[in-house]
Amino acid sequence: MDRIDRKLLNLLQRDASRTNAALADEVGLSASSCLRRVRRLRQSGVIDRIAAILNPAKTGRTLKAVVTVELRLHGEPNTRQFLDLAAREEAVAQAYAVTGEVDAVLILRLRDMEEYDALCNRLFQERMNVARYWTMMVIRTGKDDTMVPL
Amino acid sequence: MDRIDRKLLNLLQRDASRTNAALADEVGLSASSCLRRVRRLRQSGVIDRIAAILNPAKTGRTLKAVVTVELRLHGEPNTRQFLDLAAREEAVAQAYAVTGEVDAVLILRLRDMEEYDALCNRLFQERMNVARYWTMMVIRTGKDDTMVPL
DNA sequence: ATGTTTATGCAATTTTATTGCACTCTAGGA
DNA sequence: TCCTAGAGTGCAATAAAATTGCATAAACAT
Repeated sequence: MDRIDRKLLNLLQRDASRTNAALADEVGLSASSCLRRVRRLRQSGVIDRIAAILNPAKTGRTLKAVVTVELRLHGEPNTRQFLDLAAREEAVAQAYAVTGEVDAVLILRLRDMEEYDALCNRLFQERMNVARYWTMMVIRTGKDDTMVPL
Repeated sequence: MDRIDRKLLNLLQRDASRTNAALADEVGLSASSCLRRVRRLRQSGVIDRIAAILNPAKTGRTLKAVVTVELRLHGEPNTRQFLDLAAREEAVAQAYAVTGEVDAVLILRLRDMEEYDALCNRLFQERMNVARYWTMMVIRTGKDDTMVPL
């Protein structure tokens, strides 16, 4: 994992659709050498996958929200159960068990308030293991990055 | 934007590295027709970009944290300024201005606690516009998805 | 119905990825 | 210092994939 690998990863995180020849050019390698490095990065798992990143606004999911959740019963099995339930929800983009005042944090990508309402009814209803929850609707996005800095 | 487009987007969000021929096969189109659809989805901006998704654990960024921030001075220009400062930080993956008890939420991808400490000193020091902040370290990840459901 | 726009499949063509091979560079050991 | 093993490299040939033109078919509005 040298300087060239890092350069390749940075370029590919931004745009993985360029041709291998162009990529090779940018890092100053031959096409074959470049290809072998990228293949190695994929096989070693540093590159998890190549994916299309959609524009959420153009797909009708314009609302974003951060929800903190306090559970009624704490501890491993209960937290895991809640996290699994949340993960199954389409609108839940991220679900974390965390330290601090609350037990879990969810990041939601919503179509509209109706979807939010339905989700709350499913995840936070009386008979669920949720004591309280706080919703923070996203007003403005300063950054939303899939890139891991190297 | 019909059923086939949605199918294409779902497939490409999972794996954009497959060949166009394979993709065409999966949705039951000819290669040329499939290619033209994907190109259209890219040009219309529904597909923002094709990117390599890295495994954060394999790149040394193993710590994740959610930080809620209460600003001293509220309102548009102050919030924007803080968000811009946060966005410039490498370790900040997401930065949002939100409704609710706090003003902003940050998602951090950290190398170690030292990096966390340094970041806090830069973003939350006395002379910054931050009244208080609460850090929630991520214990377990139930979901962390780049996909937008269709 | 009918003209018009839009999408489709096929086949030819162009572009790109992939491989074998000989060479180079580097680190470690005698 | 010299030698050698291993990994990495570039070139050129080959295989695979993307892209295009064109004729046809489907969808749409009048």
